[in-house]
Amino acid sequence: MAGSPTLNITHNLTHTLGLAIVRGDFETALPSEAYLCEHYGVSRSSTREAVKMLSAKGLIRSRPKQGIRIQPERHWNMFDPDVLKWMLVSKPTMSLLREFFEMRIVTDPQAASLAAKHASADDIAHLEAALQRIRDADAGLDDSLDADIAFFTALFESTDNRFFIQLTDFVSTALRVTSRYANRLQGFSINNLAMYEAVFDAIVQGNSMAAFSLIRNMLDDMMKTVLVD
Amino acid sequence: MAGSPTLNITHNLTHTLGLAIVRGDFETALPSEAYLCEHYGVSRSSTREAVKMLSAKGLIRSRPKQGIRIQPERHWNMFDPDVLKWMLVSKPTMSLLREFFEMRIVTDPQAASLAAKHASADDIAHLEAALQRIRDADAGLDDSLDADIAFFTALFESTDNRFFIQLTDFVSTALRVTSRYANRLQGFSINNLAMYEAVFDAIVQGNSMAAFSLIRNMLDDMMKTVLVD
DNA sequence: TTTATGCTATTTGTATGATTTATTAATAGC
DNA sequence: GCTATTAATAAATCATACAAATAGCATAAA
Repeated sequence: MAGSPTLNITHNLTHTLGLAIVRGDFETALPSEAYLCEHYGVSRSSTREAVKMLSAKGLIRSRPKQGIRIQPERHWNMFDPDVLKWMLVSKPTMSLLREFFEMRIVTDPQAASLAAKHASADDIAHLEAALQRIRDADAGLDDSLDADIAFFTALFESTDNRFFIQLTDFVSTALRVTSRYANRLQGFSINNLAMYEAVFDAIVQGNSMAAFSLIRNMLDDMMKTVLVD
Repeated sequence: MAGSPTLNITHNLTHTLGLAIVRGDFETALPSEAYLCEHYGVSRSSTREAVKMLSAKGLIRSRPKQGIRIQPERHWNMFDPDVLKWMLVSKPTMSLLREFFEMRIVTDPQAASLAAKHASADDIAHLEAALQRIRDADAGLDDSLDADIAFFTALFESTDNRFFIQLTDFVSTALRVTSRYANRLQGFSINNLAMYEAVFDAIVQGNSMAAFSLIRNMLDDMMKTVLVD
C-alpha cells in the first residue's frame, strides 16, 4: 500500500516517473511517449497527462522532435509536496536534511513571529488543540510526530501570510518523511513540552520577539542534534 | 504579445484558466470538461492536459461526477512561478507585497549568509558579472531591474542549497512582475551600488555575518519605502 | 417516518486511431 | 561554403468510443 496507493492510472504513472526522475534513473531525457506507453502498459492519454503534470512541477519539458527532456534541478519545484517527497524518499541524504534546516531556521521563527502578530481567535483555538495533543503525546496518549505536525501546521496557518501558509504542506511532508530516516529526530519533541507551552503563551500575548527566539533556539538545538558532521 | 504568448494550445489554456481561477472568476468549481472544450474551442485532450497541469500546481482537483473543484488557497503552490505570476498579475495588492517581503526579509539575508559560506569560484564569477551590470545600470548603460535580478539570481545560486536555489525563479518572477505595479520600487537599487559592492566583498571574504546584515538592512529600508501604510 | 439499498444519469478516466504541427537533419541549389 | 528546400520524426491536437466512479433519486424494508 506504500508503493502503489492504487489511485488512478495517471497519478500512479506520475508518481512512478517523478520518483524515477528524481532518483536519477534517466540521464538527460525520458524515452518517447510511445515507449512509455508500451513499457508501463498505459494509453497515450494517461501517459501524456502524467508528463504534463511533471512538466507543471518543473521536472521535465517536452517538445516535438526533441522528446521529453529532464530540466536542470534548478527548475524543479522543491516546495511542491510531491517533488519534496520524491527527493526525500529517493535521496534522504544528510546534505538534503542540512539544506532543509537552513531553510526552516529562518522560516519557522518568522512564522512564529507573524503568528504572534496576526493570529485570530480561530488560530489560537487550533494552536491550543495542537498543544493539547503534544501534552497527550508527552503522556503517551497520542503520536508525538502527529502532534508536532499539528502544532506547526497551526503555527504556519496563523501567520496571515499566504507564502508561509503554503509552507504548511512543505513542512508536514518533510517531517513525516524524514522521521522514517532520521532516527535522531525521534522523541526529540518529547523533551520540549515546556518550549511549546512557552511559544503558545508568547503568541497569545502577541509577544512576537519571544515567539521568534523560542522557535529559533529550538531549531538551533535540533540542528546540533541531527546534523552531527 | 503579452496576453497570448502564442505557445501551444494546452499551455495557453493552462494560463487562461489558471489566471481566471486566481482572479476569482469561478466560485468553487470550474465548468465541466465538455463545457470548457466548447467554450474555449479546444479538444478534450488539450482541456484535460491543461486541467492536469493546474491540479499539479495545487489549484484544482477533479473527480468523476464531482467535476473540477477549486482547491482552498492553502494548497496552491505559491512558490510555483506560474501561480505566483497569476497572483501578482490578477491581485497586485499591497497585502500580497507585504507577505512577499515578510518572506524575503528572512530568506534573502540567509541566502547571502550561505553564499558567503559556500560560493564556488564559478559562483563568484557570476556575482561579479552581475555586479558589473549593476555598475553599468548605475551609469545608465544597462537596465536596473535586469541587473538587480541578475545579482539576486547569482546570490541564490551560490547558496549550495536546493531550496534557496529554487527561490531564484520565485524572486525573479516577483521582481519582474511587481516592478510594473510598485512604482516606488523603481530606481531604488540605483542608490545602492555601494551596498551591492559591500555584499560582494563580504561574500568573497567569506564573511557570512556581514553579508547577512547588509542584505537585511537593505530589505528593512525597502520595506519602509514600499510598504507605507 | 426513517433508514437502507439499488438504480440511473452524469462526469471524469482510459484507450485508440487519424491528422497536424514543430523541429531537426539531410539535401539540393547557388 | 552558404542558404534554401525537403524529408523524417516525435510531440501536439482532434475525434470518438468505452470504462469507472459517484451523487442523487427512487424504491423498498423496518
